[in-house]
Amino acid sequence: MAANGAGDAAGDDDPIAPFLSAFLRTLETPLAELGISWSPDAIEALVEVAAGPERDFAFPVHRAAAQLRRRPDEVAREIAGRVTRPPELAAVVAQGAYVNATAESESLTRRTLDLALGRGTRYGHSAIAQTPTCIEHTSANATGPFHVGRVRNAVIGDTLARIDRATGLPVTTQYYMDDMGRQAALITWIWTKPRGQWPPSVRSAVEGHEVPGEKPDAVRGRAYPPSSAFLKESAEAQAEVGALVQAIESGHPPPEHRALVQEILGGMLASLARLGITFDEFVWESDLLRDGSVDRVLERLRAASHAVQEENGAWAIDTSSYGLPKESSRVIFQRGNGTSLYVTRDVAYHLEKFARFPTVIDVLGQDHQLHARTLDALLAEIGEPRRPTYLIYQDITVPEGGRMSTRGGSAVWLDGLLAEAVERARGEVLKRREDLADADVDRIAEAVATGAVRFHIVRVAVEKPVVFRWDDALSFEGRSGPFVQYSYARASSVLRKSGTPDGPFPYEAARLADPEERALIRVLARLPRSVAHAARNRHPHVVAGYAHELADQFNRFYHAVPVLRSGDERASRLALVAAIRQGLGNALDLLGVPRLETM
RNA sequence: GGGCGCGUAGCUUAGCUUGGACAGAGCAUCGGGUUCCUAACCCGAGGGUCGGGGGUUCAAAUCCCCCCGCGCCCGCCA
Repeated sequence: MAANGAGDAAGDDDPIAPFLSAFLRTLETPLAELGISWSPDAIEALVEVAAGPERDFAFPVHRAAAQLRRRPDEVAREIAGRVTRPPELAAVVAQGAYVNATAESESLTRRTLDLALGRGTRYGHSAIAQTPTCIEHTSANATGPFHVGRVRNAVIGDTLARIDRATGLPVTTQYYMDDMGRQAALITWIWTKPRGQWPPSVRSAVEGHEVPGEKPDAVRGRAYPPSSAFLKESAEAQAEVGALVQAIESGHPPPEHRALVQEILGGMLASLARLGITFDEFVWESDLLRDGSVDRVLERLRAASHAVQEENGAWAIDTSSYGLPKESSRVIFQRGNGTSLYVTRDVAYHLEKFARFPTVIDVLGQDHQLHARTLDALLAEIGEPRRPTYLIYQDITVPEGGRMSTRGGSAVWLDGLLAEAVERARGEVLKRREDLADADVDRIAEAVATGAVRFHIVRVAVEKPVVFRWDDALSFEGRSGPFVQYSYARASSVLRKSGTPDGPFPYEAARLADPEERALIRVLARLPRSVAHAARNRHPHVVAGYAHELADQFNRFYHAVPVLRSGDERASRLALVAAIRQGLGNALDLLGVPRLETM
C-alpha cells in the first residue's frame, strides 16, 4: 500500500525510470509463460514504486493468480523462479503474494547523484507537459489588509504554479482584480468624502490609529468595516454608493477610484511578496467592461436557448436542466437596470482566458463552489465548449468553529501573522546564535517565519479544512518549513567546511553502501516522480510531504554517518551531501520556502 | 430541504484518483542521546472499532448504498 503508483514517471529526468522499466520487462516473459499476456502498461498499473525498504518495486500477483485459479504465493514463487534478472536489478524475489525487486544500488546511486548534481536547480524538474496554462488565484478584493483566511488561496495557487512549471508547463498566473461592485465603490465613497462628512464610527476607527510608515492597505482598510456597517443603516449612504456603483460600471468612475484600489492592492501584494508570491498578470474587471466583452457576453446570453426575461426587465437563464442546487431554478445575468453581474463578467473573463490558454485553472475557496457550477452552466449556454479546471480548497477556520472572517473578531491579518512569526523566529535564532550581526538575525528570522507559514498552509491537502492555531502555524520543528530549512543549512554547513563547497564532487558509488546512505539516495531519487505526481493530481501538499521525508532521512544519515571526519569515503559522502542539498533546495524552491545557507 | 467537501491515535495529518503485505508521519506524553560535521536534530516506548451500519471482493481506510456529525453554499452581492 501507500507508496507511489508506477504511473508517475518523469522520463529522462527520473533516476528510477530505467530500473522500473527493467522490472516491467523482466516480468513480461514469466507472466507469458504462465499464460498471462498482459501489456507492459497493464503490468505497470499494478506495480508499486518504493514499496518499502529494500523493496524498490512490488508486483502483487493476486490478479494473475485469480486468473490462473492458483494460490498467489505459489504463483509469486513461480514468477520469481522464472525471472531472468537484468543488471539493473540486484534481486527479484517472491515474498508472500508479491514479486519484489531491488534496484542495483551502485547504478541507482550513480544515476541519482549524476542527475542531482548535473541538473542542479533543475533536478526534480521534467518535461512531461507543455500545454500553456493559466492559473488564476488569490484575486482578493482590495478593501483592506490581506487576511489570513485568504492566504491559503495564494499559497496553493503559487505553489501549484511552481510545481506545474517544474513539469514543463508554461504557466501564467493571473490576479483578477475586482474594481467594480459595492465593495470597491465603498472604499472610494468614504475616501473621496471630506472627513468632516464621515460618519462618527468611521472617524473614530481611523483617526488616532495612524501609525507612521504604515502600509496603505492598513490605513485605508480601517475605514472599511465601519463604513460597511454604516451603509446598512443609512439610506442616504446606500443611494450615494449605489450611484457610485452605477458610475463605475458605466465607465465613469471618480478619477481617484482606480488609484485607491491600486494603492490598497499594492499593500496587499507587498505582504504576499514576503511569502514569495507574485503574479504575472493582473486582469481588471473594469477593463472587461470597457472593451465591450461584457456586452458581447450579455448579448450572447440573452440569445441563449434558456434565456428568459423577468417582469422588471432583468434577464436570467433557466437552469433547471443544469441541476444547480439553487432554490430558484434561474440565474440572473443582467439586472433590471441593464447592468451585469459578477458571474456574467466572469464569463467574459474566462472567454478571454480560453482565447490564450488551452488549460485554465481557477483556485477557489469552497464558498465559490456554486459559482463555479453556475459559470459552467453559463458557458454552456453561450455554446462555449471549454471549461476551467477548478481547484477548490476548504477554508481556514478558527478553533471556535466557523470561517475566519473580519466579522466576529476572528480576523487575523497576514501582516500580523508574519509579525508574530518573525518575533518568534528571532527568539529561536538568538537562542542558538550569538555570533550573528543584527542584519543576519533579521534575514534569518524573516526566512524562517515566512517559510513556516507557507509550509504550514501548503502541507495539508486542499480538500481538508485547516484550523488556524497560532502555535501550529508557527511551529518550527517536526513537519515544518524550518525543519527542511534547517536540514538544508546543515548540508550547506558540511559543504562549507569541506573546503570545496562548490565541487567538483567526484565519488565512488561503491563507497556509499551504508544502509542510511542507501535509504537516503532512494528518497532523493524520488523527487522527480513526487513533483510529477503532485502536478498531475494538483496536490501541492505532496511536495511538502516529500520535502519533510527527504530532510528526515538526511538527518538520520547525518547522525549515523560521519562525513568530514570519514576516511576513504569522505569525497563520496560529500558528493552525497551536495546532491541532497540540491534536492532539498529544489524542494524548498517549489514550496516557495526560502533557502538558508546558515541558521 | 438541496448541492459540495470533510470525519484516520489526546491534537494535526499521509494514504483514497488506480482496492493488495503489519494504516505511515508530526505534535504532545514517557525514557534515552551533545568532549564529535548546526540538538530547529537523533534513538526508543506507549497510543488506531480508519464516524456508524450494510454490501461488492480472494482482499476494503480506499469502491457502492444507508445513516450520524461538522463546515460551506443555495442574492437583480462579490
